[in-house]
Amino acid sequence: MLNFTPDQQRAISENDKNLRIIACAGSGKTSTVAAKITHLLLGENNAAVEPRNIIAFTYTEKAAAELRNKVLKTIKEDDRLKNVQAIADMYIGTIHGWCLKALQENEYQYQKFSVLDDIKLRLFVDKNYKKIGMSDVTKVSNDDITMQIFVDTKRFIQLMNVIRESELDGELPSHIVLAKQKYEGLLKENCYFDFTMIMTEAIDKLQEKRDLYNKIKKDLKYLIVDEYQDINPIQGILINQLYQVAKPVITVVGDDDQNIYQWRGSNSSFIKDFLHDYEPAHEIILDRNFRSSKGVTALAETIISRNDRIPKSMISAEKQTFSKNNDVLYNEFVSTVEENGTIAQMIVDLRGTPFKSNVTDPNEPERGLDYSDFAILLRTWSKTAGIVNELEKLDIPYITAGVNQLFSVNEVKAAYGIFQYLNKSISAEELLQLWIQIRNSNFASNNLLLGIEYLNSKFPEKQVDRNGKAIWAFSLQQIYWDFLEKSQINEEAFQSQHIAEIVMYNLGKFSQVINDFEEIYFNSSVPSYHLFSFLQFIRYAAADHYPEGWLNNPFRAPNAVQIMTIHQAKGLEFPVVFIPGLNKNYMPAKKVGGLTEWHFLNPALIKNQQRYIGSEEDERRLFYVAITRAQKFLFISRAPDENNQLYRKASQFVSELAESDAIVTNLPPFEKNLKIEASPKKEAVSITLNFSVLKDFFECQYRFKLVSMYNFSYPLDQRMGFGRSLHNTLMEIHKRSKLGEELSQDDVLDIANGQSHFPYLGKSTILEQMKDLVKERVAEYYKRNKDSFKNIEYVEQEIQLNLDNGILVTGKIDLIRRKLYEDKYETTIIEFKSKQDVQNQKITYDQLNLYALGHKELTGQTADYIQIYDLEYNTQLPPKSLREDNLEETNSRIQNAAAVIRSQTFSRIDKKEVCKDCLQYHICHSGIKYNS
DNA sequence: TGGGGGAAGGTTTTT
DNA sequence: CCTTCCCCCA
Repeated sequence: MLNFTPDQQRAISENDKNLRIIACAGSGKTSTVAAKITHLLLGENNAAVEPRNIIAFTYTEKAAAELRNKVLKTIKEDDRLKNVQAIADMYIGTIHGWCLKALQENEYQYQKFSVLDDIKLRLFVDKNYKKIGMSDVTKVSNDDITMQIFVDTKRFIQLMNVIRESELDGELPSHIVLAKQKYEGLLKENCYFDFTMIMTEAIDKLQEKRDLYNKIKKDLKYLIVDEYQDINPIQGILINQLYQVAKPVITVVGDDDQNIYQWRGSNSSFIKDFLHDYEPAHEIILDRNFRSSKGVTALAETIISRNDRIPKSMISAEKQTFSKNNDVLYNEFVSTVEENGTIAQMIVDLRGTPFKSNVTDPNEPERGLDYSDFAILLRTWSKTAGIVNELEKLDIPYITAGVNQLFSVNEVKAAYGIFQYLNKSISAEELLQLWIQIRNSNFASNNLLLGIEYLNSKFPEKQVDRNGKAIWAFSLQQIYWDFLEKSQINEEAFQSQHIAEIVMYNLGKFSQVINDFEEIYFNSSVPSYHLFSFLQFIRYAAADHYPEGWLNNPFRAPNAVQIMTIHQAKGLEFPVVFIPGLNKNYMPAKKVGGLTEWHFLNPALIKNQQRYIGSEEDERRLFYVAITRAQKFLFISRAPDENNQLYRKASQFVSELAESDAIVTNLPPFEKNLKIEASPKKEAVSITLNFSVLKDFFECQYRFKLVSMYNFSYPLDQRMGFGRSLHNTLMEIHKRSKLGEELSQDDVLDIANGQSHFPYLGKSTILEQMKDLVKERVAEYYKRNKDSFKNIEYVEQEIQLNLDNGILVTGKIDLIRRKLYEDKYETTIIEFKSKQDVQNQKITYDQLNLYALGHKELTGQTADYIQIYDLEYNTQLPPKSLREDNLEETNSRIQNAAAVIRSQTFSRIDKKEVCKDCLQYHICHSGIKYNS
């Protein structure tokens, strides 16, 4: 959107006072915020604003990527911004992401922490049921009843979240306080964060007024918070603290009508109170909707006006025409089969209808609507099966992102079978059959038999000595990889490339399932128990947790009808939207029964506890969000559900709809519609690559595919952590030296001690040996190099390369030194190499050339040398001088890489010298050839 | 028309 | 384990 309305222009250019922007659905919010950021970088109002002065928070990573891309695109295109440097210092991302980065960059002890996601946290809690305090929590109604392992794990985690993310109203009972202490203590002891702790630690560190505090105070001048209506109390505190520390100009953007995340305690009172909390502040309301026709906006207004809200009205900018009796319709059917069948037929009939996203733009060409222009929005996933049935009858392609069905596909059942076989719950013949029945495969039985023969040597009872003690690390991941290799299961073994990819994606996803489990349960017990716990994990936790693998392809947007929940659709728009199933108990959803965290925690102790429960207004907002996704066609419908007594009556929203004259009960006369050739919206998926992934690509395109698309996880190894420990130690030494600290030999050893972390070593006797090895290497490094520390210019510097066509390359440079030689400065980019970590493959000069490009973006200068420092022998390899044409060549190689990734055509290298070092050889045709 | 009792049914998801 | 529906009875 090149032309901004006067209101949008004010929102962009007014940066002298705190500002609340109320942005209606479809009001061009992201474009406006992006323009605001580039406007700041232009420095028109005040003296130069540097990227590091800006923090912009978004609610999700996806929203962050979208905003970042828009900003970077403008920077690329606007000549006045040509000289902006160090873009990577500007933060655009989630609050959690910022807190983690801020902690790790400024408070050295967090460098070795990692974040546990949902499933790993559950594993960790169950594994430590007693130690983590779960057994201390008792029911409010009866303190003899405690939380049960496995059964109450989710509730326990929810309870921990609630008490740490909300505002308390009174004292928590002592058993909960105790559990909280144990919980946080054990996580920290193991160098783990959960999502809440990232924020609470950042808040604590800000209060300590040390490094992080000083950094914020110095740098932060503009704070932008998107989706401010979804903020919860802990996030509110964090934002307020940043504000108190640095007194930045704060801009919040949001729409109280779109607060739909109440179960996290998010609360639109923050946006409502903003003008008072952040005085003096002014306000701009963006009420023009550039997305939808006036029929859609009128209907949405009718619905939402029943809510208690910030007064405003949304006005359609009429970028779509509205044809009453045709575009916005409500229909009732006698059965859900008929309802869903009609939806499928409507998709067929409407496909090819001419469409423009802006009818007033004479330059925009018309295109025919295609599958990806249709969205079916759901309140709950329970409706999916019926819809999918009808779509399949008419051969309509669709995607359902969010249905976790990984374990229902045959290839994953077969992969699971490997471990059932090891557990002796299925026979060899059954396992063989599981693999043979995989769609489209040409797996040779004799190869599979080789795989099974290999498994015969891996029965867990064979992996222990006479005393029942494990004789070697029993790695399920290793067994999995080896089985795939011996059985020659790889892409070449399929008749169709398309199916091969889907199957390999799913097998890759299963590899991640193993990885999630083994990261927490690595070597924790005897092999048979390890296997048993894994099978338990799959049955009780993993089975409905993982989506099918191919849905995760980040580089492709398929042309298919989108079936998704309303929550997922937030922020999106579609020419055609269906909202089926408008029944009582579905929308508004019925209150859910069952045991909750509130049976273990008195609701009166939590301020605004009602937010976690939700209300009729919350459901109405959800309906509002669903309606406002539509650009032109909106079809709402219902039918009594013959199979479910809860969904037989109409939703109360049906009668609310009827108050608007935009909506009509009618089936549209589609057959009269003019049709043109269907053609999906052309939007190049933006691609973010990091430097190490690119290096893979340069060595072998197919390896990139195996690593970055299929995501097979490499087997864990006890010694993992050595490279990272060493790396983190050097980082702290370099950073502190750069700040002018004189470190003694003892300090250096202390640092090494503090930064050493071997997550898979447990209480093994090797631990001390490994730590000593880190110390030894570091001491030697320090002795040999401390004189050059005065020349350090950047340590662990983050860089970003913003190439054309939405390609973003990110990375971190270990060390940059700058030294005066006679009258000229010489800059050297240094990367450290340590052989110990299995996953770290060799560093190449390709990679360093990439760093040189990043360095040029950072400083505007071309570095003089690139150099590799070998920590194994504590020697620097001879520096290589850098020429401008190295950079140009690297640049064009990245462009080429992006083109290949977009077209998804990866060629396999078939060369012994590359393949023999490849860690992915188990699942690669050439790899197997050269390695077995 | 009100309520007792039994049977059925059972969110949303990001970090 | 709790909510909602539905039927039956007063």
